[in-house]
Order: sequence, then C-alpha cells, then structure tokens
Amino acid sequence: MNYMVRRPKDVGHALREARKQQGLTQTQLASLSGVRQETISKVENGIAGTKLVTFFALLGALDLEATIRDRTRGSAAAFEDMF
Amino acid sequence: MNYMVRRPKDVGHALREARKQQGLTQTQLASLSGVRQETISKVENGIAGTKLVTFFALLGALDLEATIRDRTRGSAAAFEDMF
DNA sequence: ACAGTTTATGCTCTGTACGCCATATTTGCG
DNA sequence: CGCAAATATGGCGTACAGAGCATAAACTGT
Repeated sequence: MNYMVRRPKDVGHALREARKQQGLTQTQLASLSGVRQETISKVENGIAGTKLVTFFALLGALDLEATIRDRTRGSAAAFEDMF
Repeated sequence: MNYMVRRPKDVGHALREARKQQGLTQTQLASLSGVRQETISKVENGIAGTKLVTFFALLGALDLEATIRDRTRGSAAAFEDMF
C-alpha cells in the first residue's frame, strides 16, 4: 500500500484498494469510521469534494497514514517500494 | 519536506512550512492556487474542515504531493529522510 | 515609534458535503 | 438463472466551506 495522490479521485482509488485488501465492506467501514456507507461510496468514486475530516476518518479506520512532501523525489520512490 | 499528517491541523502546519520555505506570502499563494488568502489563513491554522479539492489546489501550487500508505512503516521512515 | 506588508477575523451569500432514510442497481455465489 | 449481499443513487435538511469584500491585528524593517 503506497499510493501517490494528487486529486480527490486518486484518494478514492487508494481508499477502495485498502478497504478491499482488508476484506471490509463499505458498511463495515462505515461503522468503523463513523462515515456513512453512502458517503464512502461517493468518496471512492471521486464524486464528492470530500472534506479532510472525512478523509482522515477513513484513513484512520483503515490504519493508513498520509504524508506530504516535495514532488522532486523521482528516484526515492523506488527505494520506498522496498518496504 | 516530509510531513506525516493525520489531522487537518497537521495539514495546516505542513502547508505553512512549505509556503514559507518557498518564500511565498499567503496572497501570492492565493493567486497561484486560486484559493483565497483568507481561506489559506484558516487552513493553515486548522480552523476549517477544509475540502480535499482545496487541499490539493494548495499542494499543487506548492509543488508538493501526498501519499497514502500503511501505518506499519516505522523503520522505513528513517530511510526516506535520506532524500 | 511609524509605515508598509502580511496575516487573521468578521460579515453575507451561494454551493455543497454529509447525515439520514429509501430504493435502485450491481456484484458475487449457489 | 436467481437470490442475497454490497454498492450506488436520489431526496430532504442541516451545517459549514469558501468566495468576495472590509478591516483589524500582528510582524517587518527602518
């Protein structure tokens, strides 16, 4: 799990990927995160202009974390995939 | 520049840090990103429940990128600081 | 201490996220 | 195919983000 995200749509992809990887349904994730199933559906499909708060709630429930860094990391990316 | 963010407030810190590092004022960043100076102020101070769209607009203008990954990366973090 | 710049705060207005509930549609599995 | 589970859609209501504009407060250097 290591997703580069630049747009809300990317976030959706990453979240869906992670959720499925953990064998969770949207409904289960909903009760874990406190975010409604309908909302999760929209977020995963990049339909909503989601709020950061919601985003972090989902990240937390899925045991994920986000990092912010410079875009000048071409070669470094390869290293990270080692882990 | 490598910030771990788990809450909107963390995002604010990271963005402000990056902006100052690039010698930009909120007003300059505002015209670069299309986000208003007042809004940037609120985001940086963690006051707003910012939207992802706004977040990414600022990331882009600051030449930053975000990544999502598992929280089980304790040792890997050290490696990343090499770059 | 002052003047100029940068950042923060307050207001109104419009748009929209998200909760909540119902239902339609899709997916997976026998 | 056929049914149950999962996901997607739509309507309604409330809350709040962010634009726009004004201005106040905090920093900066001289």
